[in-house]
Amino acid sequence: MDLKFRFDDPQYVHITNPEQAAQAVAELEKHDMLGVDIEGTGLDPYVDKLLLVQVGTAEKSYIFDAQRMSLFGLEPLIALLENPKIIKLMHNGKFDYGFIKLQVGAKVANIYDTMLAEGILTAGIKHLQSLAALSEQYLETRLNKSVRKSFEELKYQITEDQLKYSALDTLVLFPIFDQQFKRLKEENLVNIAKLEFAVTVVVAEMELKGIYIDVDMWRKIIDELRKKRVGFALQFQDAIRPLYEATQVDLFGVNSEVINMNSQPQLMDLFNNKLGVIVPSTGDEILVGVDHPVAKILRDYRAYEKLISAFGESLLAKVNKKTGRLHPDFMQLGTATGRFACANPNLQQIPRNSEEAPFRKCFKPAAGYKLVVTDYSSMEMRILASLSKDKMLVDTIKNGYDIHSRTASLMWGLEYSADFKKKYPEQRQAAKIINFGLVYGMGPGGLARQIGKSMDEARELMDVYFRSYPDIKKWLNRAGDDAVRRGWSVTPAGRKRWYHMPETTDPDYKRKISQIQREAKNHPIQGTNADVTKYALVFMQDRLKKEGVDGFVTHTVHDEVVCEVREDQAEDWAKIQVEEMVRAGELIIKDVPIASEPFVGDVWEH
DNA sequence: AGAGGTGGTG
DNA sequence: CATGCACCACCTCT
Repeated sequence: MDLKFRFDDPQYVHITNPEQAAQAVAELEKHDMLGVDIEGTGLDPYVDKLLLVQVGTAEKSYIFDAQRMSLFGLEPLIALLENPKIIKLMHNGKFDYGFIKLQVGAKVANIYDTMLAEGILTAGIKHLQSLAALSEQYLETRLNKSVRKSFEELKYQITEDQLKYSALDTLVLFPIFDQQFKRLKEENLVNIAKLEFAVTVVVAEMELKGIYIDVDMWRKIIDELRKKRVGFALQFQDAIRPLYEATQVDLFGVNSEVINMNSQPQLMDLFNNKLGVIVPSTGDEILVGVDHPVAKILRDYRAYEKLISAFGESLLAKVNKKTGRLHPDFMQLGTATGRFACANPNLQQIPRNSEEAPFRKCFKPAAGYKLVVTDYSSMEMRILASLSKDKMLVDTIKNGYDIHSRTASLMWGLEYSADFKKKYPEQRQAAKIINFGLVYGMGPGGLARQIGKSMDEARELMDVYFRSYPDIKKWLNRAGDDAVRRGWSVTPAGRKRWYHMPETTDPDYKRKISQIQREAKNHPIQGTNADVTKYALVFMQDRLKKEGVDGFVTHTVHDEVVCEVREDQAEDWAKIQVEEMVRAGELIIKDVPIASEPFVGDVWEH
């Protein structure tokens, strides 16, 4: 590897006043590609302090010192970072984007992100992708990570070691880029990479904007759930107390708990040794079939315990002190298929509104704004139709039929009608289970378990299904076989997923191949859904700007996008939001129409 | 600290 | 409940 810098002696310029800054920018402006990185005292751009902004060429890093001079509003630097003609090499640019936007006042434009590029190149077989790991992998050299830690306690002057470390963070990006970009071209992944680089700006803005949560309303819901939980807990302990030898009474003569209801081993002992009900596990699917009052009480307790523990006070602790809003971490390549993953908190797993736990009603717009929510309808079935080009499924969707009803109608020769769901609810339900199961690569065994019938009956049912949709069967089998033969699968938009192929001598060979086949049946479907939603996010961001709308993308859940838009503009914007969702879908899916429904209101629902 | 079980979402 | 995809959070136990 022929490097343009030395790991032990990187070239850098420490910039501590505006004159030096202007001079540095004049030099940097001559290049069409720059490395950009920041150092700060922590991870939160709202509360932690920006210390350094490094902007570098392939040979030299220019380090703007935010402690020695104010970087906020520094015009030459802002113009440089916002210059759309200069490619900014960044590693997890979303993070730096936030600090730079809030504490420099610049919106970094034209990003190439080495972390995202690596995620695209290793989807499904992901390994470490920190900058240090990439540096080792591509440059066979180690970055000294210990220096980064030292920024957290930074009080006075930056040391020479810290400056060298900071300089290397922009220098290493160039040779990594060279090798990554070559591979992106070889794998035909340049378009997907461009998509991800555009998306990362939307995500950065989305995270900065955050989402408002009505804390008081949330607490009221939890309190009600707690009351109900304690009732079931007491019932449970009283019911099982006679079964245990030592009567647990505490110092005050109050009956205490007999067993820990959250303990799997203790519950297994209770059922198998005390109650005489043999269960393989204590999951709900098993308990629902156990004819014993204790099982029923446990199920009720579990439902409340789940909501309280997973969505209770812990979520409120994540409200940002500065903004009063939630700023979750959206990981745009957090999954093997291209979907987002979300954490801290995971707003993609907030329970759907129910009578007892209307959690989503707590997510509201700011005063004077509305939430505009759009989601794709039956997206995965539309994608399956488009991929398989199955005549009947395409026909079903083109005619706007209810997909599960039409499927049942075809399977059993029942006449399709608008009120089919009312007339043949069981048939429709069975068809729905197959439709959903198929996009997950389900087989007869899985279907039998789902509908509680025998393996033979399930196999017969799938035969009947595939007689109506023969090309779906062909497509699914081919998707699985292609992946096993090639070691990867791909979406129409070009997103790839790789698979670890087992050795033929592997004792689990058959099981692992089946696993790959299922994953490969699902990947083009789920991945296309992700591709489409990501295009929609980019289109929406563009339109918000172009139309001068006072609004923001604030949330996305796989096939759904939420915007927060000024009240008087919300209805007009909702039409545009649908338009962009559909346009994104039609860009990739040509054989069937795309549909998206808007909801405008004061709570998160659709 | 990490694994396994359980269960919330699409 | 190994035999349906993709996740994350919380709990208990080792």
